[in-house]
Amino acid sequence: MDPETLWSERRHHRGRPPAHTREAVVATAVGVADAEGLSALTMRRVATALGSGTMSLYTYVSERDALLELMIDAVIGEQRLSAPTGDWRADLAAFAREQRMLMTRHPWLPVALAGRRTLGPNTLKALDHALAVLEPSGMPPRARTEAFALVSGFVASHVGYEVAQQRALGRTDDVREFVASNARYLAAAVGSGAYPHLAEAMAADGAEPPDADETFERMLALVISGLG
Amino acid sequence: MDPETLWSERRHHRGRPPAHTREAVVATAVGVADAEGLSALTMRRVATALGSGTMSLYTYVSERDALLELMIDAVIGEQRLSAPTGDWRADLAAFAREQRMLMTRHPWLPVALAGRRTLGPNTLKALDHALAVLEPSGMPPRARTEAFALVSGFVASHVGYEVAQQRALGRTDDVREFVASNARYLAAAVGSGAYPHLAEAMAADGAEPPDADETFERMLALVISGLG
DNA sequence: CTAGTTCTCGTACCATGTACGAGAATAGGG
DNA sequence: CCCTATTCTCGTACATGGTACGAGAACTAG
Repeated sequence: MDPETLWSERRHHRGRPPAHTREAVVATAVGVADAEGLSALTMRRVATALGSGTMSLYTYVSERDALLELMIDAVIGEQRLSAPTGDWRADLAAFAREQRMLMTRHPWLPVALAGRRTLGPNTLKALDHALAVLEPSGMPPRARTEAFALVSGFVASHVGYEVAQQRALGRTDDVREFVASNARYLAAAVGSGAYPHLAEAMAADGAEPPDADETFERMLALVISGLG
Repeated sequence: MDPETLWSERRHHRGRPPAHTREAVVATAVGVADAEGLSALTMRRVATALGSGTMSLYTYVSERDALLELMIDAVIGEQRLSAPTGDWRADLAAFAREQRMLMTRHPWLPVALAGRRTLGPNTLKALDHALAVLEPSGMPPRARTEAFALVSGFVASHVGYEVAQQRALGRTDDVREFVASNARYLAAAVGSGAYPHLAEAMAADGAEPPDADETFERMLALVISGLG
């Protein structure tokens, strides 16, 4: 899977013309993953959604994993990159918020991203944009790249967590019982006295779960305040 | 997969005694994953390593995914939790370094962790320890939990990236050609002029890759400096 | 129209998770 | 000491998924 063959689409010249484009294949796959999750993203399923035979996909993509990489870069290309304003902290926060929206729209993205270093054109574009945003910070180039990695990693990590929470609920048929079981388990664990500080924290916080948006903003502020 | 049945091992009373313990099964699975990667972690492979029939594993574990959760919590239990010194920033940094070592020793961990909210006893213990470490910071309880999530997320994200880099090299037979292809691709992409800031950054940094440990320390310092 | 080229996709194979059930091993009661 | 209930063992079998292969279809250049 060298990057050169992965990211360049072969141009058609002679022979039978392809019935689809690689973009269409990737877009269809993204649709499937959005609607039914990563586990439903099988070659057969994508082919059906595209209205083609399963093996035809291999004309556009060398293997399933390559399709995933293309999907990742494709959706990253959806991210809006607003022009830098000069306030790099605000710009970086806006960048992070856009990323979070992206990942919320494509909940499979954080998982797909894990353990992968994708360097597609759109990923490079996003990186380039972040570097531009960070120009006024006076940070050296390498530190800017690291700041980008830090923010992106935080967003992926955090949204991945948010999504996992949602999915755990959505996967079960008896939500009430699931929540109850969870609460019972935690109460028993904490009640055992093995986690005194956790017990203290839970007692102090009360039971109401924190607002997701506010939590993200709070943590994002921490990340950004550490930079520069 | 409710937590109550996942984390509590059934005690044996009547009937044929089990030939193994759940811990042994999990430890064997960890060994397989360490040595051959997550993709080699099949029920058959683990059973072979354990010297049992494949289906016998299901006596100890309800499904493959449950085995993975147990593995995660088991290796998290390996982490050394040094007593807090009062210098919470230093303690938190030490915590992060331990986590990084852990994940380097079990390179499958960052990937396995993605999109999962595991709350096993050892995970809770680590969380409890982090809360204790953060006590002198004066942060409110909720903020302490978020700080823990932030640091853990950063380490997982970063090590996941480090590991991906390693694996990309290790997976190919012709390393030289792979590196060359990568370099060619990047040079072509950046040379196209589509990524001016990236081009500038690469020119400024030179070609020598930064030291992995130093990079981690630098980024960790950023994360921690943002807290409190 | 022909030769060369490229795409299409049915068939087939292998790997994997796991349901099922027959048989084996044990503990406690008679 | 045997009998019965109970629990573990694991061979067999099936469904699902990635993908190699190759015959045929559809096109272009000459």
